[in-house]
Amino acid sequence: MEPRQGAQAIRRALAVLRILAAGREDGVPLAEVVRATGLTRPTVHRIVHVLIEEGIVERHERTGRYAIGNQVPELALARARPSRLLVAANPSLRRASAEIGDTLFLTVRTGNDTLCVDRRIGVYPIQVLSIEVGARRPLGVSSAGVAILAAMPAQDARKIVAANEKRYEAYRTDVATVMGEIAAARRLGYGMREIGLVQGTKSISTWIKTPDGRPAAAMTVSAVRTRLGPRREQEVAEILLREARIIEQAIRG
Amino acid sequence: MEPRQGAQAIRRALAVLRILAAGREDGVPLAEVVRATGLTRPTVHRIVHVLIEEGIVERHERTGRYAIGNQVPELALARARPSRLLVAANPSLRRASAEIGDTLFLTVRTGNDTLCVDRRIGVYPIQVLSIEVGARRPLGVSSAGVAILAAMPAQDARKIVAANEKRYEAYRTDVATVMGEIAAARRLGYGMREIGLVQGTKSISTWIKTPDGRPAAAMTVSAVRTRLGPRREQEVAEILLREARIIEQAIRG
DNA sequence: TTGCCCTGTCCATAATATGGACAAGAACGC
DNA sequence: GCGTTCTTGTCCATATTATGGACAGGGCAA
Repeated sequence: MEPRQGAQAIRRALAVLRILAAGREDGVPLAEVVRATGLTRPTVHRIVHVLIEEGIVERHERTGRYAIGNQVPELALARARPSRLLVAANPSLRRASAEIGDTLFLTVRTGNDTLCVDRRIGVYPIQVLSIEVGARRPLGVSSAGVAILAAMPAQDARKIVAANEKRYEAYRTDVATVMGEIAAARRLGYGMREIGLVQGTKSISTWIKTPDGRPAAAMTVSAVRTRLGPRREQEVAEILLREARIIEQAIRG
Repeated sequence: MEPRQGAQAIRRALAVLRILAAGREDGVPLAEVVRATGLTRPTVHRIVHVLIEEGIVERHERTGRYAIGNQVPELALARARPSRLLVAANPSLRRASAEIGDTLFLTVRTGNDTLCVDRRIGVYPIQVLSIEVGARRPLGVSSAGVAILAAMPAQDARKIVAANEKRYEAYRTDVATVMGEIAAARRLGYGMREIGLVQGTKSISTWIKTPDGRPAAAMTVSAVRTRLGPRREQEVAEILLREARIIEQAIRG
């Protein structure tokens, strides 16, 4: 069903945009976009510069990096309403945040990426704040990504992981490691990372499925590792699993 | 400087997106996109359907209309910070809103469109609320658009108006009318519409220029016509002009 | 100096996107 | 009922468009 043709250039431009989005405000060097997309440099160069002329991409004077331009939020204003998921998850995030006390994240799947769409800071004095709303990463490099991959049919997960292969290098991981983590998450019932992307942190993620059974999001707790021993890991996982089921019900409504 | 080639399809896709953005949540029928962009129907059809596959565009089941998809806000999250203008204009909008009591709009120029980026509701019991944040229209059909056009070199304005010609029909106006309104705004020092887009309303807009002298935005008051007689029009215009200059200073800082 | 990695540009070529023509469904008038 | 006019969707030969190999310049480290 997917392969409608006659628009290669448009698909490529979007692939470039998604990589640039992962670079947030700082942007991404051209060479990195080339690596991540697998396109040739002249092609990426041409696409990026046309997008600059169109106002969709900006280039930082100092660094030469390319970033999402301000015409993208302008287009996004056409869709002012917050998403169904965000509304449905709100009470659960508040409840779980109060109960757990560590930083909570809501992360959605978008294409081959995870995208952080909400964050709640807890009451405990040490909070992991490195991931911000808007943070975007290849599925598989964060515990949320692993959880989402674990919740989908093995074949689909494998396809996504393979598609992200070129991007894993930048996050110091690889296909084999990710596949192992997915298998572990399936056994456990939730995603987990002893070594978070930030040194000394640990994360636990549960998946949230849409009514049709496909994972759409993950709810994550991140904390300094010492605060998430085996006993507390169990406790936190239970809260997350409980709230994930509640959110799934709320989406249905 | 502009004409970099080798990406016709990408430019066309963006032109389509900008038209779809004008349709907000409801979207736009294919035929309307064809008219507004001047592209052929097969081309628009192909572009729109590729964008649907990519998640950038959505199609409403009931109406068959095409609208901006939720992947656009997702990309926009990469740029979380509010724009410089929005921050700079905030105090002026609050002050002017309190002073005037009618609905205030802040509208930016984006390409050949105006885009409403902020709205303040006043204290007077009858408020013009038809224009919402995110509303997008061809430059020239609203008083804000006329104000922005009036503030740029005549030749540039003429070019934009000509480019929007095909879209004016849908708003029951035409190139000659718009050019006349621009000339009137230049004489007055601000944009004005006796007959607003909504029946029985009247609008007054002042332009806001960036440090390099190009108009970037407009500040607008809309009210029921009876509330904006010649005397009050003068008063309101003076407040708007004063605040516009203050915003221009604030952007500079 | 050399080597390496970055960005930018050219242009012959192949592949891509194009749009005329055709089709079919929906809404309206009579 | 039937024609008219609106809409959206699809096909495919064609030529226009996008492609990427090859080349070049700049910055930095050894």
